[in-house]
Amino acid sequence: MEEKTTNASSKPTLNFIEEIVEMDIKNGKNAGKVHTRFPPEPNGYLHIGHAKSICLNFGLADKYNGKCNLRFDDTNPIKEDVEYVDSIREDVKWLGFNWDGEYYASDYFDQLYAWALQLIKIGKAYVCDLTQEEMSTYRGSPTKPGTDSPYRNRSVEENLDLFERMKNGEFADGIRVLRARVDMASPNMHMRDPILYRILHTDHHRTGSKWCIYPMYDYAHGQCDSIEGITHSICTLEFEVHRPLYDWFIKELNIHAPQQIEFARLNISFTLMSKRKLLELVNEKYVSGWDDPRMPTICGIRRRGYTPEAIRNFADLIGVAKRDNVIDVALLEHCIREDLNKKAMRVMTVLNPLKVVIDNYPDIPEELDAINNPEDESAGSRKIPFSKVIYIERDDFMEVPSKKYFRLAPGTEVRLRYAYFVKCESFVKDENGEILEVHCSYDAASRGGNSPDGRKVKGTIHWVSAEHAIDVEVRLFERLFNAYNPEEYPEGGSYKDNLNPDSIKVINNCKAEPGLKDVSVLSSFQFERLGYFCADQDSTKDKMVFNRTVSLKDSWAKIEKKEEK
RNA sequence: UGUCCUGUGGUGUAAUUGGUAACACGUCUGAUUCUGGUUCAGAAGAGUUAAGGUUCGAGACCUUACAGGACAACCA
Repeated sequence: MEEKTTNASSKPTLNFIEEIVEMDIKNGKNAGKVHTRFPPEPNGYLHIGHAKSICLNFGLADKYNGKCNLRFDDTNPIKEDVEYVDSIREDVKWLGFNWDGEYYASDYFDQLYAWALQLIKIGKAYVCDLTQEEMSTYRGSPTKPGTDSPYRNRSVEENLDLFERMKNGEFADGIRVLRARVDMASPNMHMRDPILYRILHTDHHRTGSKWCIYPMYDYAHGQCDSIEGITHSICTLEFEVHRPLYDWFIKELNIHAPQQIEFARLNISFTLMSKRKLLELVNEKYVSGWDDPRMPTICGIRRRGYTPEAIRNFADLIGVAKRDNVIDVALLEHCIREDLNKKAMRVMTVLNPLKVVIDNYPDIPEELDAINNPEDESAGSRKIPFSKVIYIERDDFMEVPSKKYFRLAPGTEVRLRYAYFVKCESFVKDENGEILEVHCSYDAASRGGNSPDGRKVKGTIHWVSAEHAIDVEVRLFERLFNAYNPEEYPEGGSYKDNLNPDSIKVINNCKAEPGLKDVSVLSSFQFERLGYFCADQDSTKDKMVFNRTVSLKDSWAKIEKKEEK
């Protein structure tokens, strides 16, 4: 009784998997141990959807003092590659997880083979010579039962002989397979004598040319789990129908029985989450690579400036359940904003420069103090140069301001962040009506950004000293998500056709304060209205390059809407 | 005309295991602010797919519908 009360008040609610795990612990199942695994196939890079699974598996092990393995499900050498193995390792590590054991399904090929022999011997597996087409006909359909293969009743000796010869490379690809002998009339298609082994004369990235027969997922996965002593084998919903088969092998082989638990995979609005499609984008050069910042891959997202903390927090917030879901991309963006707001160094940068001359400023350049991060005192401050000629954002000046505009306009006073109050006295236009420069007067007493007479200004704008500024190039990235917006592209065309040609916009001649190289994540007055920036770690250019991340919050649209009212 | 899974505000996840729906994101107000950010305060928004049933009482249990998803690769 007592226990119950404390539990209820102190524990946050459990998701359904945690409930199962806690029940198992309570019942002493598996001696109260928890052992999970993250089992990617090394046939592509990990994406944000995998992050959910990673956080889940490692999180569970963490929470219940258990272990979590990293296992590469490498049973199909045709699709797999060490490049992927390396990237997966790196991404899991970057997310902040350490695996207890690193294994490969291919580590167990000998054992799996031995078990196959065992199944043959007890009459639960047979070699089948049906062609692919024939087999598909014999299998029936979800609504029609299948028919037994003519090879289903071969003798144990013949099966043993044939299987060994398969292994020895006597047959070409596709000639024969080893099948389980289950039930061709089962309403579950996966139970209709599934294939255990197929012949593939292909070298494997780990076992080389040792094998020319390879186990199928269904035959390998559960047994690998069993060998590693996995207690809870967590996978996505589409494997739900495989579970009876998973259990069948374990039972026939009479080995340690892990419990398969399925959960709904992650979907994010406007986001492409299919490995196959992402692979196509990479192969067909729609993007620069798996780590293109528009990609929803872990490495792509990382280049955008996402932090592991933000992603882990996201995984935490979305929860775990069995119903299909589409998470609002705004939640992901909320997570990164929340994290970066605490950590990001703030730096002033001007995207679209407009020259401002402060006519009454004595032409003696000076340095002013600027706070690195208002949210974090320990981030300290820096000196930034100020001078008579500066650049401000073009958008921060309006010749004819609308009512709710409180930045610079003729006759109005604003604060230059960390510097002075300035008042617009006049401006110069060229023959096309384009504003060339703005002339201001400054209030020397407002040095640092406050006036001793206590008067307030409504607007604070950012700036950069013209003679000290460095040139930067800014790339604006649309989210890949926008390439996949069914509302924007309702009919026809594939996700590839829907890729926005403007999804990377390069802006040259941006001006930034000097000494930026020390900061990894940038934002400024202007930038924050749009989103965060991060220095592109992979840039080889001399010029500093900034990636603008997702448009985190489209404040402009809001402001404009308000001004319309 | 099959088997399995799932239906709770716009989105996602909860609801002490049967006691009359909570939290987060988003949206909208307002206040604060040297970032139109942040922060803070508040509001709107579901009566739980439907219809029956059990019960003093159902989002939870039962029945039947309906809707959505998964399954017929020598992929995972």
